[in-house]
Amino acid sequence: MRDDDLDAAFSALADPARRAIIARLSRSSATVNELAEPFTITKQAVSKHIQVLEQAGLITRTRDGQRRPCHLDPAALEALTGWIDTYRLEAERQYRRLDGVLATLKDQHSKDQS
Amino acid sequence: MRDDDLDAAFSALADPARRAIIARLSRSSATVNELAEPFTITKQAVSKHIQVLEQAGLITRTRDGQRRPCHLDPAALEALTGWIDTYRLEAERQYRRLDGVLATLKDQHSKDQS
DNA sequence: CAAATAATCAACTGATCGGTTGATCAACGA
DNA sequence: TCGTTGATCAACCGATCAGTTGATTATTTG
Repeated sequence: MRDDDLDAAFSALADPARRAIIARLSRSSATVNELAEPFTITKQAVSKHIQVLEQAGLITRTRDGQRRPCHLDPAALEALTGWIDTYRLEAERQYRRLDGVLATLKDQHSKDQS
Repeated sequence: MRDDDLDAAFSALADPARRAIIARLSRSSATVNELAEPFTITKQAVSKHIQVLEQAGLITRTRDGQRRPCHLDPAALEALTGWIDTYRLEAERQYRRLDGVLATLKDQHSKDQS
């Protein structure tokens, strides 16, 4: 995944309205009007949010007459968790290693005292 | 996890410099100067990035004389993957359900034809 | 064809963001 | 004690962003 893609994806998620749209779409696909319904902001604003999500690759859109249903893309979400997990796991590995070193030092200390 | 926390965390990750800092810290803790070294931007700019990451709860800072080492917090990263996975898994469930419906319809069709 | 509906485009505003320069603070070391 | 170093604060600039209003493009339906 390129840097620009990660920029787009994470900044797309950095907005409560867009996360709410993600949450809604996880249950089923929906149109702009359906997605806009629970919000107080204008339909145009929601349309912009949807374009941001689409540009980020988090959702896809199809054609159904004059409607443009939105669909959540689980694979895109998985790519993000993949990126995060890379560094989370590495950090956890490092902490375990450090714990090991500390335990060894403590052990040495006990021996020195005995 | 509150909405504001998710805002802060995801927008913190929506910047390549901050992601590079995350990547660096996953290998070991480091000071501002160490983190700034590979960048062309000023140390002040890096300091701001670090404050953003700290505010978002993704990293913590300790005191070591005049140094302020940064440490990556794996738990914060896990909270983010947790949020994402909630909706990814729900979406995948929905798609499987839909596949089931389509398979049933196709099956009905075959029966009708026989 | 005309009215209505789904969605977008265009232009504008206020706020936030990433970055800079210059000054300041606090801890260290000769 | 004084110069140096690690780090931050403050003020500013240009760009981007979320939201608005108003007009426009397609598609459906009477």
